[in-house]
Amino acid sequence: MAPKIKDVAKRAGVSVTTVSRVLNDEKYVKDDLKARVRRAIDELGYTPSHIARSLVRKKTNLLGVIVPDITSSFYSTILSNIEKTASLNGYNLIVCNIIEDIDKEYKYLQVFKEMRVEGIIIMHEKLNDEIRELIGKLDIPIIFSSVKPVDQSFISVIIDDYHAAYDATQYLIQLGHERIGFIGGDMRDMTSGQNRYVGYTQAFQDSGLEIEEEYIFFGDYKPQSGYNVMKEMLKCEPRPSAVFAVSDDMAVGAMNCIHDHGLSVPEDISVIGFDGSQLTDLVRPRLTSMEQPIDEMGKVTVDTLLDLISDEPKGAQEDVILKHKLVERNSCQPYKNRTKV
Amino acid sequence: MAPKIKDVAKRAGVSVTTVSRVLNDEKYVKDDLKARVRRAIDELGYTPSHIARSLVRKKTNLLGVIVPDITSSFYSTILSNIEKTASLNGYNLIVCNIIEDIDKEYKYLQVFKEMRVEGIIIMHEKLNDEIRELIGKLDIPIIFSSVKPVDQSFISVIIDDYHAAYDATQYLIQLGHERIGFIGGDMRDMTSGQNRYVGYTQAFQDSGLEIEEEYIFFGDYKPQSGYNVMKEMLKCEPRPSAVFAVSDDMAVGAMNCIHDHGLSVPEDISVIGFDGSQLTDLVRPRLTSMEQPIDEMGKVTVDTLLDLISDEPKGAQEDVILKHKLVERNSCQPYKNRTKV
DNA sequence: CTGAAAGCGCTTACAG
DNA sequence: CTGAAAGCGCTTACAG
Repeated sequence: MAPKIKDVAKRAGVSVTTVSRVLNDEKYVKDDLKARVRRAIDELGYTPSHIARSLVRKKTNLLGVIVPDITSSFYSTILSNIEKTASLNGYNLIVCNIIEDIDKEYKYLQVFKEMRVEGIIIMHEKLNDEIRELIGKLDIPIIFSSVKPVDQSFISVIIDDYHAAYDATQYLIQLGHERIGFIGGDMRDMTSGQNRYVGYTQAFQDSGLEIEEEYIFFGDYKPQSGYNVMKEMLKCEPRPSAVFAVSDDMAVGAMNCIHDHGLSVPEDISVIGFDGSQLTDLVRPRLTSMEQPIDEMGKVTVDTLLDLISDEPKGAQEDVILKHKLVERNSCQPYKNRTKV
Repeated sequence: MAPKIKDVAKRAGVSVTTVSRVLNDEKYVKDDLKARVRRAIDELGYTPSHIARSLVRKKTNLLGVIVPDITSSFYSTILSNIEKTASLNGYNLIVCNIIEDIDKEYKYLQVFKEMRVEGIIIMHEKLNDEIRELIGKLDIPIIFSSVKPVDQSFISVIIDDYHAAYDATQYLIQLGHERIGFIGGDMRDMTSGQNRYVGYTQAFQDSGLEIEEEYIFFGDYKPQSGYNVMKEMLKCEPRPSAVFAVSDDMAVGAMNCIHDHGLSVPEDISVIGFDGSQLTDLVRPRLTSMEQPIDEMGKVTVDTLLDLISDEPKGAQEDVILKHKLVERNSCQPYKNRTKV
């Protein structure tokens, strides 16, 4: 068995209280005793039990994180920054990866409670009633990152989806496009899907353009759905001259579909994505995207949550809105420069 | 404060022992008592403390995982499967994301020990002496996943890198290529970099071909390094007609570099990757790759580790070698079909 | 079938 | 400056 504090005390010839004191770096321990304890610790290879400590201190330094899909470049980047910031603040992460399996989320929320995590970060885009209820009575600070439930009762770190989508659409309109396809996300549960859709339509109205229902589609944020939906869109007559997808993954799927049909981006169809994931630089042409401050988002999420956890929170109990930014790469071009087909 | 077992006992009018018994689903509790306890639990919203349980049971159901970069499609896919398998077996994950910061690994290993995780999974490609020593005296079952340290002392779940690289190179040779560029990985610490390099050179020798040193480069497995290295390779006269990169990420970087120089894959240069990450299907042309069984790898890693942890391990204490598989997509073509430049 | 008591490995008043 | 004792929230022999 691993040595315990008692073993250290015995070996150093002091009380466990004293060992505990040098462990916790308290003053009021004579130097020679301190040295003896330190030596005993080294010789025994003693490491204090976080379990026992947590029990008495009533503090676990644990954060629970729920990710919809760790494999997604967008979420994994946020997670990476969450981990980094948490680690910097002495917190460790219990990570739950939902993959379609919403029951798992419920189960993990229970686990989080059992483990007495000090705070919970949720990035999932779906939320059923059962989970909503559980979250409500969990009595653990919860924060949503990059997503916002339609309920007003939870705090989110998020961008202004409406304006981001509005700006992305305006960008395409400014380039001279009038037939702009839209690949949206889920319209239930989370506000992002709705707000981005409204941003798209509002930009059309403000520009005096007609909204063509046949150019509007919805996917699930993943590449394959962008591909499938684009396939349908290409059947339209005339086909759109530009496409706005509300995730980079779907935008890449759309680009690939366009490519596989013998057409070119941006010569035949301009494509703009959303998120600012690593993919934007890995595909050709590079993908122009309405970017979220992904790195900052992970950091701010943890900072805000830690504030919520602390005894006297400084921040107001409200959403944190981060700035979006359009990053131009090579997937969009003015309508006029379009090559004849 | 959250209710404790004592509160439940009081409310149900029984002893804490009895509550504990129904919590742990033991027999020997009369139905009516059981019902009373259940009700009290519901009414109080009681959730047992995993901390307290761990302390007395001497079992944490925790696994520590060290990932070099959660953001990489390859590692995040393995991690996703690790999480899935662990969860299925009632284990939770503490995740550490190293990013260049090797000190963090040392620190986390300490944390893992403090938290009394039952097992550790390491996917990092580097290992300094300090960490090696710490690992040696940690007294916690450790398993390496997808990487294998040069020391023989640790167990790995891995493919046969030598043969995989050999087969990949042979594939190119069979297609008629003779000038095959190589983008390798780190040759220190881990065996993968070395074995893949040797597989490449051996395939040349067995085919009676000359190895051209100027076509051999090394990167760090990430896209950017593939890009940079390819840039150098394109300066060779004559330039290679095919390239083998030992990671899909580097292969994609190389493809992008080729594209940015006005050349085409596979018409001008064939490219084959390694890993079988999601990227292979997201780029155009789709990337042919020597694939590792990524999904299986995560599962097998956890299964093997759990066996190691158990009281009577069934498996032998040795590496688990998984099968590699060449998956042809569209990034390679026979040398003869090459279009004239 | 049920409960009182000891103990898991620590920290923290309290006393000296 | 140092130590004996209580207690964190559970489980598990042990006795009945």
